[in-house]
Formats: sequence, structure tokens, C-alpha cells
Amino acid sequence: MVSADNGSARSPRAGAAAKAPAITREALAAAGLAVLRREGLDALSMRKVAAELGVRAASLYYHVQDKEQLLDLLADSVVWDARKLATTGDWEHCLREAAHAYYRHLHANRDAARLMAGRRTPGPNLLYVLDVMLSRLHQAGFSDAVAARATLTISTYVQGYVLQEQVPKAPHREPDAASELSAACRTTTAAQYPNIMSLIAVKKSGDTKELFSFGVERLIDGLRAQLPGGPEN
Amino acid sequence: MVSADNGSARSPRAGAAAKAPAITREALAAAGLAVLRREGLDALSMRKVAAELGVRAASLYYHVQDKEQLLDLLADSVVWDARKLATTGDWEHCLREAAHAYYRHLHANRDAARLMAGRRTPGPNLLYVLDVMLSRLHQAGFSDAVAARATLTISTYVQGYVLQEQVPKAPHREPDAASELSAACRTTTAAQYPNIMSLIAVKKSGDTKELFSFGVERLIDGLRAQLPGGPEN
DNA sequence: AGTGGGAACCTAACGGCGTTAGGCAGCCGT
DNA sequence: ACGGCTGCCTAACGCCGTTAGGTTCCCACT
Repeated sequence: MVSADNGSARSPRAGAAAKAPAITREALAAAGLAVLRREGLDALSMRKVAAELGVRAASLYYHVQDKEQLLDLLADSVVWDARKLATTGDWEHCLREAAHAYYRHLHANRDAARLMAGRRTPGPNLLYVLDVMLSRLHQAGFSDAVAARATLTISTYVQGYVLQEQVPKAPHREPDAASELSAACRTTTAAQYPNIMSLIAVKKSGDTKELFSFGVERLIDGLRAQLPGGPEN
Repeated sequence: MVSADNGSARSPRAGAAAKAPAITREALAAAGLAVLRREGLDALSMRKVAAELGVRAASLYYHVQDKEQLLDLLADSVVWDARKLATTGDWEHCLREAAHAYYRHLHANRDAARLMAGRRTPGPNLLYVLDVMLSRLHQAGFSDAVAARATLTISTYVQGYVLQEQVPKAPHREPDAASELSAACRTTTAAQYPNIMSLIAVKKSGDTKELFSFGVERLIDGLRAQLPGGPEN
């Protein structure tokens, strides 16, 4: 579930393990994802991840330098499955499928977008996906500059969209008082900003994927005009 | 700097203040923004905001229910200036200017995008901006459905873009060891993902606004094709 | 066979965090 | 004069990330 190469990670001397490690980097990521799914990003603490593994918090620092590094690990794990993406068909199809696959994987993990938002570097799995998209666009005839901008723009849009979709869930307060108050607030809103209601209508339409697709299709439409020749492969 | 109507906020009995309040909601927002600018979102705590006002942390809870509510306040303050936006010229011009204005205001405040990312509701100032854009698009001939989707898509893109741009700053570690390690990591990256370098080239080109504009223009291009008749107004 | 060393966990503790409870000064209308 | 309210205060709770300093146990080497 995690990247194959642990790269610069601390590892036991090759071929000689002193003690069977109960906690691997993969197990750490899995435990983190479990806590994330159950309690959300705000409640994810070192202590809870450790408890998920039947271990105390301090032990995690043997495998990970920081909480930040643990979050990096989780962020990359989320994108892991997105590596399988289509490279057949025309560039529009590939781009669309990649965007939707990325969307699905972020959408499937609670608070995934907010998790990604805090990372300093994209992580190897995401880098791989970007790399593939980039080469596909380049192959389709886009210039280096346009292909790079297109790739970044699409991935930015996907992350931004899921971010707005995955509103952080509160533990929930009193439902009666809250609904009454929000109802009053809503009428005020309607009075002050008459057009906003249609936004709410779109957001409430249930099919969250439809709005997402709208943006992707508009971007693809806009990108098509950037092809040097006519549309090819 | 904050919304004019405090709405449902607790307020002294109209026309009778028991004691001159040293802390207003505006001062609270200003202090929060000051801490945000100086130390970043991760280091923003109730205690520090309170200290900025010459006050202890517990006192803030008289003016604000939660830290969440304080962040809501800050988030809305950031968008405050974006209310002044153009409604003259054709819809493309309006949309472009609104997007750039929104971008500028997020860009100008440290960690502003990550701040917005956590909010549950858009806040009145942002709602106003969305409302104006919506009415302008509607006036230009877009259908209700398309105008709503376009507005949401653009605002999503802007927030997503700034989010990736405003990478959280670490307090800074050892510069020597860090640069050496990152250099090694970079060559590994280049070997594994050959196309990624062009992405880095685009990101490093300095003019961050250019990449942002690319996305906006592509979206506008894509939206133009959604107009029922030809381009009008 | 004995021993050194390192891997992988532990307990204890630090300071900072968000938040709540309860107290006290000063100004208000009566 | 005085009760009540506003607007601050101090003290404390429990949780957090992180560090310091063990302890145990297996492996490699002599």
C-alpha cells in the first residue's frame, strides 16, 4: 500500500534483523489510515496511531522522524492505487480518466484532500501519476510548456475540488437548536445573496461527481484549443 | 476588516455598554491575522492571539465560542477586500478579474488557503463575491445550471491553486545537510520520473501568476463554448 | 559459550495546547 | 445604595508532540 522503495528510510543492516519488527512502515501507514477513517484528520494523534498497533506513542519515533513524516506516509498511501491508469485512447480520454481516478481515490479516504493540502512535497506515487499524464500529453502533440501547465492545472483542480467536498465533520452538537439556528441563518443568506440559492441547489443535487466532471470537461475543452495542429491521437 | 453585520454574535445590550471592551471582534480578527502572518497557521494558538491583545487565552472565549469560530472570523477577514470587484465589461473580463482578485487576496495572506480549507461554510464575504459573479454570468446569457457550476468551478480552482502555492514553511533546519540530502533525492526523482523536471521548471519559473492565469484562461475558454448563442454582451 | 552491540520496544516527563470553572472589578439602571 | 451584567482574570483539566533514558532480546563474533 506504500511506495516500494523506502529510499532513505532507516533500515536494519541488509539481511540481518536483530529483532522481528512488529511495526513496519506499511503497518504504520495502515494503522494511520484506519484512525483517519474512523476519527478524521483533526483527531489523528501519534498516541492513537500507536494504540492502533498495540504500542505506545514514543515507539513510533523509531520508525518515523516526525508526525509530519507520518502524514507524508499516509498521503502517499492514499494515492497508491491511482498508479494504475489508462494510457490507451486519445489524450482527452487519458486525462479524463486520470482526473477521475485521482478524484475517486481522494474521495474514498476521509479528509484525504486536507491531508494532501498540508504536505510540502507531492510524494512518489503522485509524482508517478503526474509523470505519466505528462508524457501522454506530450505524445499527443502538446508543447512542453502547455503539457506541464495542463498537468499541474488538472491536479490542482482535482485536489481543490475534493477539498471543498470533504468538509470536516464535527462530532455533532444538539440537532434541534442547531437546525433552528441554521434555518434562520439560511433565510438571512437567501435575502442578502439572492443568487446563492442556485449554488446550494447544485451542491445539494446529490451527484457530487457531476459538478466535478463539469470542471474537468471545461478544462479539457480549453486545453483542446492549445493543440498546435488540429486534434490528433 | 471584518463583516459589517456581526449577526448572531453576542453583543452588549444596544446602547448600553457596561465596560469599555478592550477587545472587539475586529481587533480579534486583526490580532489573529498578525499572528498568522508572523508565525503561520500551525503555530496560531488561542494563547498567542490573546497575547497579541495583551490578554490571557481564556478571555477570548467571551467573544468567540471556539477556536474554529475564530478561524472562521479570520477566513472571512481575508476575503474582505475581495468584495470590490468589477461588473463592467464582458463576462470574461469580470470572471477573470474576480478570479485574479480572489487569488491576490489569498496569496497576500500567509497560509490563507489552508485556513479556508478547514472551514465548514464559505462565510458572508465569499458568499457575496460568489453572488456577484453568479449574477454577472447569468446576465451574460448562461443558464442557471451552467452559471452555478462555472462559479463553483472557478472558486474551487483558485483555492486549490493557492493551496498548492502556499506550501507550509518549516521553522528551518540545518541548511547544509538538508540541501545535500534534497539534492540526492532530486537526482533520484529525475531518474525515476523523467518528465517531472518540466513541471519543476514551470513551478520554478518565478512568476507564479502565470501558471494560475493558464488555468483561468483554459476554464474561460471552456466556458465560452457553453454559451447558448454566440458570445454576447 | 560468552559477550558486545544494536534493534525495537518501554516508562516518565516536559512544555504547550484548547477549553472550562469560578472569581473579581467596575459600570449600569433603578 | 445596590443588584446585575460585562469583561477580564487565575487555576486547572486532559490531551497533544516530542525527548531522555532505560530494558529486553536476538544476532554476530571471538
